Amino acid sequence: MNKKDTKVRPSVRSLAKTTGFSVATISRVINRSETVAKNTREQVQKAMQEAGYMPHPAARALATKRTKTIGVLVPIVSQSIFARFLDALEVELALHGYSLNIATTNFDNNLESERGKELIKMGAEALIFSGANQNRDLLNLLSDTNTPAVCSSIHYSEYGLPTIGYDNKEIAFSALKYLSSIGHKDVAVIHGPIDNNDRTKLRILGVHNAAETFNLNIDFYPTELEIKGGVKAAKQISKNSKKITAIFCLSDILALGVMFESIRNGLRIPEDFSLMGCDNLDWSSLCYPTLTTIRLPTKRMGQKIAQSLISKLDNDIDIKSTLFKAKLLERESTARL
Amino acid sequence: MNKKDTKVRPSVRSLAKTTGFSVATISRVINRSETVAKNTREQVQKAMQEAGYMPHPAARALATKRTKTIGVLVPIVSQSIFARFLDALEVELALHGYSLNIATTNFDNNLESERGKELIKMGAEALIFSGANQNRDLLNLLSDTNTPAVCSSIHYSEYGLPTIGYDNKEIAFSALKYLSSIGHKDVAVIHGPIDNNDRTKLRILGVHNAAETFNLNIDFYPTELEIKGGVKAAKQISKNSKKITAIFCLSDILALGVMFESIRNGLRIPEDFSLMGCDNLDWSSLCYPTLTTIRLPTKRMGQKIAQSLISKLDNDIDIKSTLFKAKLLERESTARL
DNA sequence: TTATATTATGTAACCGGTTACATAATATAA
DNA sequence: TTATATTATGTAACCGGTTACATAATATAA
Repeated sequence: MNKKDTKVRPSVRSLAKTTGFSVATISRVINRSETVAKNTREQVQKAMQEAGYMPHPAARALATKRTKTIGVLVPIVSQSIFARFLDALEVELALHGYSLNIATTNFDNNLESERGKELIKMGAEALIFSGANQNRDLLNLLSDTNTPAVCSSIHYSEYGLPTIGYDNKEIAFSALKYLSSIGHKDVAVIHGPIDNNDRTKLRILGVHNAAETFNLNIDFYPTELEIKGGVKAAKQISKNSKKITAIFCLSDILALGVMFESIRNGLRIPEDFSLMGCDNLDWSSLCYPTLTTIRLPTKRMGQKIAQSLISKLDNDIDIKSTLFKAKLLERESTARL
Repeated sequence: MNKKDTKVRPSVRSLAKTTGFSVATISRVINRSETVAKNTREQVQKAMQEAGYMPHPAARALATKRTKTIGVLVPIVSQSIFARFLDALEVELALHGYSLNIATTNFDNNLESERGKELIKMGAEALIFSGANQNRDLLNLLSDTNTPAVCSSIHYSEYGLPTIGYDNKEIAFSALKYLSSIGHKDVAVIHGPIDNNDRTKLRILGVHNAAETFNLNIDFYPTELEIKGGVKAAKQISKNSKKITAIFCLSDILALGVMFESIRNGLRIPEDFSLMGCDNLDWSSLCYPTLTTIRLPTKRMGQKIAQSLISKLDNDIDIKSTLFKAKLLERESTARL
């Protein structure tokens, strides 16, 4: 239907005919087999060059049972934290001759199942998830089809799939520990939706733990995981009469909303309240005031995930769950009370 | 190497054996052919269900010469404007059963060629570019392999490939026309690298045109296309003694940098200078002051590109270049002089 | 010089789908 | 009732690679 075959696409057989060698020899040249005479190799390469030969990917995939494609499922591409992750993945996979198939799930578990299934149907040899709460049927599909998978941005020692990421509970805990250490007791915590988002759930758990340990008063402000959500939450906080000395946003983008809203209202950070985020997005060291936040090694995580999956696929080396350490970056937006 | 075949993967032949029908009938059921008896269809579907059958993508691709995969080349994923575009593409393609293969080019033409070639090698049936200045060899490859392609974010009536995007020259022109109309004569223009970026080049051309038409004094500040670049440029501008009443950033992210730097230095926008961006990123209606900018219909463009390519691949309908209108959004960051 | 090892190459089956063409069974028309 | 059209299904070739196994040619050892 689509490709008008004015020229017939060159194949191993047509090359065999023009060079006088067999298809096996052509294939050996393609795959850089050692056992081809130099002279033969050169003739074949010349013929391939002239014909503009390109191995047919589907034929090769069918014969070798390899597609060299890895699927990744993210809630949405256009949110810095995921985009940054995708960039890291793509670069690392490309380095090893793998290509990246992306599907978005819009933070919806059922959609994750559906799109994950499609990725496998399209030939993905392995899958990368955001978080670790896959539907049962998706997990079954993975084991039925023997498809390796990794959960990113999260870390469990026990989970059906390997997890390569951070300790989200600890991250939130450490943030509040820090705020407590500089004298804050009354903290507003702004966070995105909890549904289908185990990372947020864990961070909130960390908040609860810290509240207990350090004797803090926490008010939770759930909102959309967007800058707009941060703005809205900031409005609500200022409407509430309850006194608060610090705001901790479970994601930097929420903090950006808080910043914008505060500047608009003439509030000063950290004079009027301390503000802290999590993620260390690229603007967070550039805004005014620079944002105290927690750096997540997204790039290294992406590289590690790509490498693990490639080792698994190419050399059947089992994937080890890995915990990456996050780092608190103290900047201008927080101050001792 | 990778998949342990403890269970053999079910195939049309194994299903043929278990159901007693022929492979042709199995295939007809898979492809929802009309000419299968209801009873037969049900038996086969039941068998497929039980076996957990999934058509082998490579085998199917080899037989039909369709991979249902489209490749897209963007400079970088983690920059809002590209990420937004990818989201739109992905959603639209998924709707039609296509999947999206992403490769990044880091604003490098040669890398674009290389990665584009790889995408085709991996089976992409069509390619989507950012901008319209592909290397000769890539264009040759496209025509040799009869691969449809579209250039995005740009519009030319004459170009080897169809272009679906905006009139970047007009966009910049209209921005300065607006600034001129509210009394500004001395304008700093901040922009990212010109190399390999025809969209930026065109915008700068629009700036020149406007300067001439409206008799403006323009100072150009080239910088990195990042928030940091905006910060740096803002520093340079303030260091320069030359008076300026407005700053026009060719991309919103540069304007964000300018904003941060201005707030830091106690400058007020638009009292001290007017600030204008281009892109209408999601924070630009939320920041303080809200940013006057130009809205690019990235989402609609992405949808249109996806649809055009699908029509081409599925029904051989030629792709028409399309011009999308941008819209100037007047907000708080600009004021009459 | 003859037997054996090594190197280079070829033959043909296979991967798992799709589909043109053939054919049997049934429905409809004459 | 017989001829023809329609419906349902099957056979086998094909898509374009890879690779186990066979074999011919040459190098090395005895």
